[in-house]
Amino acid sequence: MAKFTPRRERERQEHIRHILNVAEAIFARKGFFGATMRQIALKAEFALGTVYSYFRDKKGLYEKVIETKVNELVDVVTGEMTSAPSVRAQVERFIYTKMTFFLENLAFLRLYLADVDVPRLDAEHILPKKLREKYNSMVRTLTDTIEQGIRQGIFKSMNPKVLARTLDSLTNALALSWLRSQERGPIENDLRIVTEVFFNGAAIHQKPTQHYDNIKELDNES
Amino acid sequence: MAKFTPRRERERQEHIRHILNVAEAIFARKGFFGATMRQIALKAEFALGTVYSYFRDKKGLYEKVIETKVNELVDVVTGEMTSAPSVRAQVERFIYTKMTFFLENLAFLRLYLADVDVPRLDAEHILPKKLREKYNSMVRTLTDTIEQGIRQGIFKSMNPKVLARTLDSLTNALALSWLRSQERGPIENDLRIVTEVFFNGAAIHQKPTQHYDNIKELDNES
Amino acid sequence: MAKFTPRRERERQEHIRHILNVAEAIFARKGFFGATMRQIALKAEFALGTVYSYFRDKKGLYEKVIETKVNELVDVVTGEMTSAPSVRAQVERFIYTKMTFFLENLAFLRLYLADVDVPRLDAEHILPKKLREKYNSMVRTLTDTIEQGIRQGIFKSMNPKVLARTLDSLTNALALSWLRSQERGPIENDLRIVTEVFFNGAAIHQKPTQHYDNIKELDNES
Amino acid sequence: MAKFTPRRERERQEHIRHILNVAEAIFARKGFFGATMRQIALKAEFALGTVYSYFRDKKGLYEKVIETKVNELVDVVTGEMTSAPSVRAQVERFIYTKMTFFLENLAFLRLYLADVDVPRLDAEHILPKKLREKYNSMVRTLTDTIEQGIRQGIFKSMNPKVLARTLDSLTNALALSWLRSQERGPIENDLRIVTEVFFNGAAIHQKPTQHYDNIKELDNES
DNA sequence: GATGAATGAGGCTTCATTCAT
DNA sequence: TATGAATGAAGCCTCATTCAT
Repeated sequence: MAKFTPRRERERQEHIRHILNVAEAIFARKGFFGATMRQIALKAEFALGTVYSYFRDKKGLYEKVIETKVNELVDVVTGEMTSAPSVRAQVERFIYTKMTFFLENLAFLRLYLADVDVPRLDAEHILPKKLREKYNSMVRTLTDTIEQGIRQGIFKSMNPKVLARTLDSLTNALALSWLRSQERGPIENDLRIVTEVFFNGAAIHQKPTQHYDNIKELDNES
Repeated sequence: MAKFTPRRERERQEHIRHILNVAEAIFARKGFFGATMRQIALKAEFALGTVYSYFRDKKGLYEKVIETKVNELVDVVTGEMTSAPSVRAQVERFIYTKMTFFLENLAFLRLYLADVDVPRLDAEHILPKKLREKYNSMVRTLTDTIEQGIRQGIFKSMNPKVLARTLDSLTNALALSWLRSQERGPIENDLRIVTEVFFNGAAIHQKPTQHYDNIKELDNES
Repeated sequence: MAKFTPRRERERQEHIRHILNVAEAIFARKGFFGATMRQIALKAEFALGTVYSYFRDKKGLYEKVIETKVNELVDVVTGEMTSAPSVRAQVERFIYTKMTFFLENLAFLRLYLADVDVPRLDAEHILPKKLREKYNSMVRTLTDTIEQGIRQGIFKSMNPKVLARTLDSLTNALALSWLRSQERGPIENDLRIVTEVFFNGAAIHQKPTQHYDNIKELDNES
Repeated sequence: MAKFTPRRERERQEHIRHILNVAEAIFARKGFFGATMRQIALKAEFALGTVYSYFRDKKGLYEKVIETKVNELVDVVTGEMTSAPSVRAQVERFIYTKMTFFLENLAFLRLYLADVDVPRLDAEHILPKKLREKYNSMVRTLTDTIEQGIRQGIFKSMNPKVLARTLDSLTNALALSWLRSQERGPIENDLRIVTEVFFNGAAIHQKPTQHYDNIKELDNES
């Protein structure tokens, strides 16, 4: 009935993007419950109802905020890894790209960690399966890389899934400490440490250890 | 009027403990905002007003829940470390004790990670300074241990604070992945891997690497 | 500018008629408050603004829906009565035509009963006086007929206004029961009953009764 | 834990009764959607939250308003009928008691007719089944009475269910016309007329009629 | 005239907290 | 001290209506 209006559609997309950005900042600052739809609407310079015309409800807006960024993160990280020449380079790119992305999206990082990483026990997982799968695809890519590395004799013969999860957690962990520390020194240092620890460990090299002896003794404590 | 203090006081402490336990479970399941004071009072089999006679308000109750557990965690971990014979054993005890505590307090873990680890940008940090300091004291103990290890030539000469933070975060992150994965296999494996990676890294040992060469090439990307 | 009036005007009338039909169905299904202008616009395949270009506002549209149908009802019933040869035939045509109309317009019937018949106590009578008068004109026609019947010795010497209202109510009442009962048997039966009861009553004929004796005794109850 | 507090319970019941009365008046005046919970709370001199502590939500309050009155109506009418000596007296009591109740509860009448009598097509029948059944029990009592009357040769051999429904609807419909007419003259007249019409009809007695002859002619019209 | 995005008033409901008993 | 009824602020969301294109 109406002609295909590319301008309308373009504006619509711009508005959505704009609201998402505003919402990201506010959600990150106040958390899901602390943020109010009115605040978001005001900051976005739209009427309350307008925000609702773009997003079904608060939860829908919130999910879209996370989803948009997670997709971005995963696409960037996966893309960079794919184009790396060697297993080692792929792993390094994973570390570097992921953490750089976090650093550039601290507001998102907060949301990501609060809600992607800390699932509620309840059924009502705020984040939809779809998103979780997207994220898992990134970890799977890393797993594949590590598996390849094991076959090439680069990595120790450990469970590649656990190893991938460990590296993923390690990068999350470091990003977390950025969040906590007011003073964020040059990121290069942290990157170097993660990489060094993951590849070579913190200890000075020495003969293989039986360092679990003493742990066994602790088994029977609360 | 103060005659009966001993019994009264004893009961009071029991009630507080009871409410804290109930509150922990509910907060963990529903989150701070999802939980209601009425639910907690009901489950604790006290009147609403009674809960308020023990805790100033919801936030106060919440903080006390976290504080109690964090104190416990820190005391247990620090205590175990202190009684360990060597630097290496101390670090291993840190890993083992902390993660065992988490595993035994999954409900708490959720709260801890959501609110201790992911601070809000806003002033209204839900957790009080006092608690943060308590927690930091544990990390400081680990820092001291690592520093000692560096002096003893056990650890590489890296910033001990960063290294400690890394290990602390790494254990947090690994605990997180437990939370996520439904199937929690024998924890021993994960512990072994974390320990192995932290000490010796994932890579098969070889000559010291200049593995940052290729990362430099990535510097100009988003 | 007025050149195209005929076609324009014709289209305009068609659109109005179309929207009225759609609105009738939706109002009947959801009630005045349950229906939304957007729903109506969507189902009518017009833009929201277009509906507003035809009707001042929601209330205006609603009134027009009712008005159109009530006018139709009154005109059909009155017309049929006028062309009937005798008082008795006129009354029978009233019953028959009105109830047939209802049966053929169940959606409207719902609206009619909900809002025409159940006026709000408040000033904000949804229906305008105009419409009420139109309806009353139908009842007045019936009153006249009955009055004539009384003069002709066909009807008992009762207040013709009350008698007319009673018959009008009786037909409404039966229509109501159609609305309630899922299974609507052959309408003929119901028509027969209304007619029979109105003319001859439910009782087997016998001598005039003093059946109010016992009712007098109930006068002093709540 | 607390002693069985009869006073609390008594107050509670009083408050509920009070709110129900206030709500009845406001719902009757403004309709379900026109009324607001705040209005009701204000008029009842309770805080908004207090109303919600007595009734789950608006719909719950509304239903309770109707339910309370319908129960009263049915109990009064059924009670009166039961104590009447003859079939005729029972029917007269039905008419008299029901209509007197309506007259004394005009506010309720409006609600009753709007929602009991005019069900929405949609699933979301506002009134619960329970209530509908209660009401039906009254109509069934009337049906039984009429059935008995038919066996005793007092009523014509018509379908007693239809006859009961007709009388029930007739009284509803007559009550409606009271609502409409500003001037409510002595109710006795209307009662007398309804009773007379129902029992004996409006027509002067004469031989049985074949008054459907002319209706047949109308069969082919819309 | 037709469109539908934008508006914002206003309703329902929840729940932390208080306080009289 | 324990109780839980009462309070009311505050948030989410809907939807009639307007108006620029």
